[in-house]
Parts: sequence; structure tokens; C-alpha cells
Amino acid sequence: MLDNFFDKLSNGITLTEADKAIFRQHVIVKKLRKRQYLLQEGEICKSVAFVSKGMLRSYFVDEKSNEHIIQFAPEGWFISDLYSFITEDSSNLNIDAIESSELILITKTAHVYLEKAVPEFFKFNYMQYRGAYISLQKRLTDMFTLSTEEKYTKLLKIYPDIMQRVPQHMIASYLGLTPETLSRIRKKLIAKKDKF
Amino acid sequence: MLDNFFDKLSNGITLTEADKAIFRQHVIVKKLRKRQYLLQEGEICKSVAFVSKGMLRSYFVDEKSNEHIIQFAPEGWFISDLYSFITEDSSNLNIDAIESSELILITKTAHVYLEKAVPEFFKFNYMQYRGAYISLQKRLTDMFTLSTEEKYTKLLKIYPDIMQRVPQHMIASYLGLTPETLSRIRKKLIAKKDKF
DNA sequence: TTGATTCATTGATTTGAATCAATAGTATTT
DNA sequence: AAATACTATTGATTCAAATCAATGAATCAA
Repeated sequence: MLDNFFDKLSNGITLTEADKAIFRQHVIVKKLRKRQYLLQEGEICKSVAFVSKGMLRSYFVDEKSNEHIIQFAPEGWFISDLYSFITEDSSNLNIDAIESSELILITKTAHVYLEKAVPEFFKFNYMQYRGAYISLQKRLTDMFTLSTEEKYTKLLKIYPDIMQRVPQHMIASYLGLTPETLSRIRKKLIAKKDKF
Repeated sequence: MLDNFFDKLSNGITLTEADKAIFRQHVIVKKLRKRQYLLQEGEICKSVAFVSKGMLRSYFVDEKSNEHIIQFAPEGWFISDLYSFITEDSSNLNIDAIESSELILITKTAHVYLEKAVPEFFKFNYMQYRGAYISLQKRLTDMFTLSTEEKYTKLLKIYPDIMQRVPQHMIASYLGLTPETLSRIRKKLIAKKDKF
């Protein structure tokens, strides 16, 4: 059940069987049907979710009720609203399942406890946050630098698997484009390809 | 000399005098004149800098040789290219002094050593990365949501001190605008204000 | 102090993406 | 299988910001 989860952790830190037993005691397994929410705007984000199966997304809705996707989280990824999780302020984000999914939830108290009880987990999170920061910085600079077309092709290149599984308008939303614009870009790309 | 630096650290963790002594032994004080580089594109980022006086900026240059400012770092802030610092790959960024500045440098070996020797420093960095990630996410969502005018006024509101000290075209660069556009926005804002 | 850069403003024009609108195609549901 | 809801495409138009270009201010260095 927690295999994927332990695999992920082992990819960076080393866990003893005793450590794993502690995790098993403090973690919650949860299933989510397609379109079900894990978190809704206004709630406090009570846990960090590891996706062991399926795919979730986090997004916010602006005043014009446009959705902006912040993150896709397929199997092997973590998702949560870190801001709300840390501060216990109410969240501006929604998190829901794009596909029927299976999650490992770590509640706030569990998270605090586990970081103390399993120092390697603290270290894991340290690296996780640091890595997330670095990736996000890359994403931001790409936003500034790349043309719309380049943003799209780069995304396809980096996450071909995710892009395959996600409806086109969500890709547009992640890139900060309208679905119309993305549709036109794809048309242009196909035209280019056909030339050769 | 290191007062500002210890103040910053103490704002989150507790350091003993012994800890401080260790820091004093492993840290380098450096002065930088206005326009001098701390890091240039192509180099490996060898240290994290704490700004005790003055102000630096990090930025990259795109193919059209436009500068894009990633971060301003006035006194009390850290700056570096974390990506290059961690991976020891060569950096795409430049870091230079906007004003004549005074820095506390922590080299990579010092950083690794200090995190071991002063566990509280490890904890500090954990929080630092986590916080930086959360702020960056806010910045990204603002990029998507806010109008150009709103981005500018929000920036003024959050960092009035920094905006005071920085030339206008750098603010434009930070916001991802041309200097012309920012100039026109300011004109519009002044016109609005004059109405009341 | 006087050139020389660098910086900010303003105007005219172009351009890329958003918006508005309609239609066709694809899934879901009952 | 029909009905209803999503999803993607295409066209026409609008709009905000970039680009191009010129001038005026301010800062810097000799």
C-alpha cells in the first residue's frame, strides 16, 4: 500500500524498517474519485498528500472565475497548499482529483511528529523544499523569457507523460493561456511538423 | 561586523555564543562597489551571500540581451544562485551590487560544515527554503492574475523601501515589463491620484 | 564644467493574445 | 440510443503591451 511512498522517500534518504513502521502508524490512506476535492478554497489545508495512484491538481480561481492551475501531481508527487498548511490560515487554493486517485495523507500533527521521530524525514523535507524552490524559479524565468509556443513545447518535453493524461484546457490554464490560444499554437506546430 | 547577520539568524533560531564563534571562523566578509559582480553567468556559484549593507540583485540575460531581474537583496537578505550552488553546475545568472555593499559570504564547504556543526543553522535553512518557496508561489500567481498596474502597485506596497532605492527600469525588469510601459503606468497612476 | 552615458518620458505603429461568438466533436449519463 | 454536458477548433474583432524612434533629464567621470 505504501510502497510508492517509501520508494519516493528512499530516493534521497534511508529509512529503517522501524522508521517505516512509524510512518505506517501515522499516515492515512485515502481514495478520491475523479473530480472530488481534497481541499476547497476557504478551508485550512490540514495535510500534505502523496499521490500513490492517479493525478491531482491545485489551482485557484480569480475574480473573473478563471481557473489557474498551479501544479499537477501524478503518482509519486506530493501536493498541498504549503502556505495554508504552515500558517493554518485559510487557503485560496483548490485541490481536486483529475483522475480517480489514491493518496497517502500526512496531517499536520503527524508531519510535526514524524520530522522529530524520523530525523531523516526532516532532512527529506529540507531537500524537497529546496528543490521545489529551485524548480519554481525556473518556471518563473521561463514565464518571462519564452514565447508562448516555446513554453508549450518545453512543457511537452519535460512532462510528456502528464501532458498526455490531462485535457488541453488544463494545460492552457497551467501555462496562463486561453484554450483558444493553445489550440491555435498546436495547429501551428502541427503545420510546422508536416513540412518535413 | 556580523551583527546584522546574527540578528537575522536569531529571528527563527537561537544561537549560543559558541555557535556564533563557529560562524565567525567560517564566514568571509566582503565589500562590493556599486556595479561590481558577485557572480557572473558561466561561473559556478561558490557561496551564499548575506547582505549586511547595501543592495544586490540577481538577474539573467535573454537571447535578445534583455535583463530580467529575479531578486533584489537589500540589507538583511540572502542572495545566491541556489541551483548552481547546490549542483555545482555553471550559473545562468548574474549577481551584482546596485549600491556599494557589504556581504557575509558562506562558501559551500562552510555551509555544509555549519549545517552539521550548528544543527540550528540546518533548521534555519529548512525554514528559509520553505518560506522562499511559498513567497515565490505567491509571486507566480500574482504574475498570472494581476493586471500590470496592480502588479506595480502591489510591489510598491510590499517593498516601498526597496522601490525607493532602485532605478525605475530595474523595477520594470523585475515585473517583466519594458521601461516604456512602466513609465506610462506611473503616469496613469499619478493622473488618478490627482483627481482627489 | 563639460562632455558622455545612462535613464525617463512621450508619440506612432505593430503585434500577439484575449475576447466574443459560433460550430463541431467527444464523453457521460440516464 | 438519445440527451446533455463538456472539450476543442475556427473566425472576427479588440486591446494591452512591445517595438521603434526621438527628445529631454539626470548622473557620472574626466
